[in-house]
Amino acid sequence: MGTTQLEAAPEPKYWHLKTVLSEALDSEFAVGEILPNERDLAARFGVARATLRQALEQLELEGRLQRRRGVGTTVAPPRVGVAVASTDQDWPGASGDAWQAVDCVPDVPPAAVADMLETAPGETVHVLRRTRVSHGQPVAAELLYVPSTSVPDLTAIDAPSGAARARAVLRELQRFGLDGQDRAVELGSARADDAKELDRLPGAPVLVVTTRYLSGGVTAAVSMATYRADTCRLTFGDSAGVEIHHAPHTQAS
Amino acid sequence: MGTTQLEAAPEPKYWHLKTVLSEALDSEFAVGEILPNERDLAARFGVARATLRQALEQLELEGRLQRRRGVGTTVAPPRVGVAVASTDQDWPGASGDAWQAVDCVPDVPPAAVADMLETAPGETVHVLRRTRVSHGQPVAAELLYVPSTSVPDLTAIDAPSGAARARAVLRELQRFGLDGQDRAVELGSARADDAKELDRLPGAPVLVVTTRYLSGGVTAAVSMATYRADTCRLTFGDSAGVEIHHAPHTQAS
DNA sequence: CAGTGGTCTAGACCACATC
DNA sequence: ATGTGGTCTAGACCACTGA
Repeated sequence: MGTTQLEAAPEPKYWHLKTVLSEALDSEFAVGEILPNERDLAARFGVARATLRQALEQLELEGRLQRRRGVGTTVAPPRVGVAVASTDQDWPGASGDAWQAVDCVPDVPPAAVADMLETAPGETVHVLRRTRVSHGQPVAAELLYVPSTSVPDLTAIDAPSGAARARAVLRELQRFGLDGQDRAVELGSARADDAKELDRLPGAPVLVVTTRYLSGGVTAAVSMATYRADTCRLTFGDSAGVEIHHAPHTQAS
Repeated sequence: MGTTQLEAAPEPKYWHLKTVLSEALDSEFAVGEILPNERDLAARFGVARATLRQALEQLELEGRLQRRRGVGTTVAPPRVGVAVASTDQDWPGASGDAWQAVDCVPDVPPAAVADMLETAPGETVHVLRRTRVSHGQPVAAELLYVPSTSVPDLTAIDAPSGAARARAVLRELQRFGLDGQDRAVELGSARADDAKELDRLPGAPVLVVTTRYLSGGVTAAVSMATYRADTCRLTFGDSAGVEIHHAPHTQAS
């Protein structure tokens, strides 16, 4: 006998921990409630703090928890549905869109964007910064790249930078027909500037939505929007209002 | 004097490391190339292995690296664009779609899905499993929930489970008109079964795409597809063929 | 088998928020 | 000043891959 081990489960501790915590969150905690601190939790489960943290990290990634330095770990509300695309297509800045212009400066776009815009290397474009707020919380930060050729009639009357300038650029865009747009979504990590805007630490997971606006057979503008991955569910179509019971993903087999 | 420190950079080591490695990847490594092992790299940069791993983790999250236990860390190819929705809407299983039916069993759907389908609690539905392959690599695993009412004429002739059964269900679906569909995308972590299918470890980051198929005013089917977040860029519209230079996100200020 | 990445520990110190 | 989460260390052992 001796080594009789019905323990056929080489399941990592942090994984099991995550499952246990997840169930506890469902049954014993209310949204917004503060969990015991990490040192206590680790002691209670008989693991090192690093292991406990590995479990918390996953739960935060899944939008179940929210951790804030100096404050504590709280139970997160369900993710908010954020409408990224509806059936109608329209220019950014069209009346009623969810974004707020923050700034506008001329700058050289990153290579990937210059590619789509087919601008020359080193050529500057209008770079608008916009933010999006939902339920009182910032959910996304956007950089919108608009080449000068897309807003030929932009006058020098407006300020050379700032929110007013941004609004002027958006106004000029509306004057052209929008042929179509296409999008891509991928996982990224927040740059320092975006992180600040989103009230997260640099490196936080974000969903990066790249949108190309097509007009007159060319790409007239490119938007790169970074959404907080922990709090957002991006919706396409009419499903914005659909309520989700709980995290539709994740759980042990 | 004494404590003169021009070091005004309380930037975390792993963050700086990530930046350095990222630049090295751009300039000194080819896709598929194997990096030195973690212990060597850590020693080379004068940090603990855990710190080095924190940097590698982020780079893997961003799709720059691929790590495989027992093998090593390799430079990942650019993310593949995966078409999730085109302008045409169609049922799953329509000719030419990218999915391959694997299995079909009756089961009770998770609460969130039962909600959308408006099935009674405890009511079983057809649960199809499908996988999606791109460039020879598995990129997504799907669970498709189809209530019996959506396939009323499904005969008992077919096998009670298995791929043949799955194809029969899909065939029956095509017989009805599709009114529309809407989608949501969010970040999740791979369940054990999905992870196996995607050739990843459990807990790996995935993009969860939830699709509702509407027919006759009701939700006729619900699909929950999990895409590998490290290797996939989900595309909506006509941008599937667009080439991306490099990770359009992330980097220090 | 040797070598890889994956997990885990028990500490330490730091940055930050709050009282 | 206290308590929180965030970073970091220097080890250890395990699970897996491939020769």
